[in-house]
Amino acid sequence: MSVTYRYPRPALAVDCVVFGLDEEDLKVLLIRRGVDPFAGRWALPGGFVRLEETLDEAARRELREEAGIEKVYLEQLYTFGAVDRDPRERVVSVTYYALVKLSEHRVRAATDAREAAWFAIDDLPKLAFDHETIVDKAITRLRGKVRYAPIGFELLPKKFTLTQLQRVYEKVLGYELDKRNFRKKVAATGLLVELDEVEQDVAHRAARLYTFDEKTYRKLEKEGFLFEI
Amino acid sequence: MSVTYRYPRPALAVDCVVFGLDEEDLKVLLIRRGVDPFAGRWALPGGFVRLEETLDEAARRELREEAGIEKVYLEQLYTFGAVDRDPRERVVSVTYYALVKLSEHRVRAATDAREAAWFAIDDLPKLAFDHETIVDKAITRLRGKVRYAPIGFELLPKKFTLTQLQRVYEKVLGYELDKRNFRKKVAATGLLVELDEVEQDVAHRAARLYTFDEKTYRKLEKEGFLFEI
DNA sequence: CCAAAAGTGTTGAAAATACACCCATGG
DNA sequence: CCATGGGTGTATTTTCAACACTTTTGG
Repeated sequence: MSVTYRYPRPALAVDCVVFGLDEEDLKVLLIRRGVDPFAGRWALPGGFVRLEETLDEAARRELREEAGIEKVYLEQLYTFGAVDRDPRERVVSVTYYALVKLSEHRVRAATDAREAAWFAIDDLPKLAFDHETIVDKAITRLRGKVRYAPIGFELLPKKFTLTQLQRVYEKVLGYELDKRNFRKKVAATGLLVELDEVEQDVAHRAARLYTFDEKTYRKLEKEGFLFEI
Repeated sequence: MSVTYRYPRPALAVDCVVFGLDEEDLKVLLIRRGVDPFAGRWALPGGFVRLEETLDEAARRELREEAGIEKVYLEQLYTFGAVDRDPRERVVSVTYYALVKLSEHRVRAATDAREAAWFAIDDLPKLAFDHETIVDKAITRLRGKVRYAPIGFELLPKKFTLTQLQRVYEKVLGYELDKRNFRKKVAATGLLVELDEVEQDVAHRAARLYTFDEKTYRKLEKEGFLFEI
């Protein structure tokens, strides 16, 4: 038995709020629970932490197992520890939020038989446990962080148009932006690379494609540079 | 036995980075460990989470038990879960940071026999476990948050002078501010109440005392107001 | 040639910064 | 009367916000 602590311990879980942006909305990935408690309810993907894995690894493993998602932007959100948040017993949950490139992923519904689906953030069903609180916190965090860290790109394909990028900000922030001012601002960061390519198969003038200069950003970041939109 | 999870669980701890500001510097409260591992090393106050208490309650309990500190500003920081962060066994730590009014508290060294002391943040001893990483993260968070949330006040007595408040910002941020511009900004928030009192017992012109209008702030906060310095 | 979205500059207002001297008090 | 910190205003620069038309392309 443990040398550190001989008393009963809370169970330790991870839960993930996975964001994706499609043609309509900012969405969250939910899994339908098969078993009690809350059987039939939608819930965040998640599960228990194993002794031999870090918290980040546990979160990534659950995303892989429950939603077939790999290589996403993942960041720890908050740890929820209300005594009665799980009716069965004490469970503390370390939560994460993830940003996925829906266009590239087309996340397959869980590998096992469970049902998975995307829900617009302002049209969520009733969720299991305290998962609504968790989603709220994730949205708040995402809205705050998108302003001063270059994470909006994580919701887009590698090559994107400025209009697509603007849409990301508008959907995340929940209000509209001025096109010219937006373009001035992103240009001012100096971190967008204009490609020699344009959109394909659009029924109007094709927009130029851009990509985010991650390498340069990493360098500037170390020198205290702040990305701001 | 548990219905949720029959496998071995990590132990769950809380650790707190307690900040205080004295006449010289921004300081962190440390406790000297009496037992192995890291016996004799300085460490953050903390301990294991009990089944019947929330994480916040566990953090407050540890502050009370180990440092005699009560009623402080407390905020969750991050949860650390590296597999080998404790050499004994797997321990996941939910960390917090706290801001105390040193002038009022005069925190007594632990209630039990353990030694407690304040260290300037840029003159810390070698710490136990991964506690240096935790302190770094707490300083980064505090520097970020002090700019857009009214937490600087938590390091000062209820009544304070504008020069004291400026010192808080300078010590936390690590650089100097312009006196006139600083005063303009805090006045612009409309959240400082000028009192009919001045400093006592100073060997020069006594400065006016102010207090932070917390009630009004709470109201404005709900309407989306942002406190910015 | 029409529909649809791409792309592009200027102006005025507001906010941020830089900067230096006189005042009140206690010793 | 002097040492110490308290207190105050203005000018300049920078940043932000508002705003509308022309261009390109596919159908």
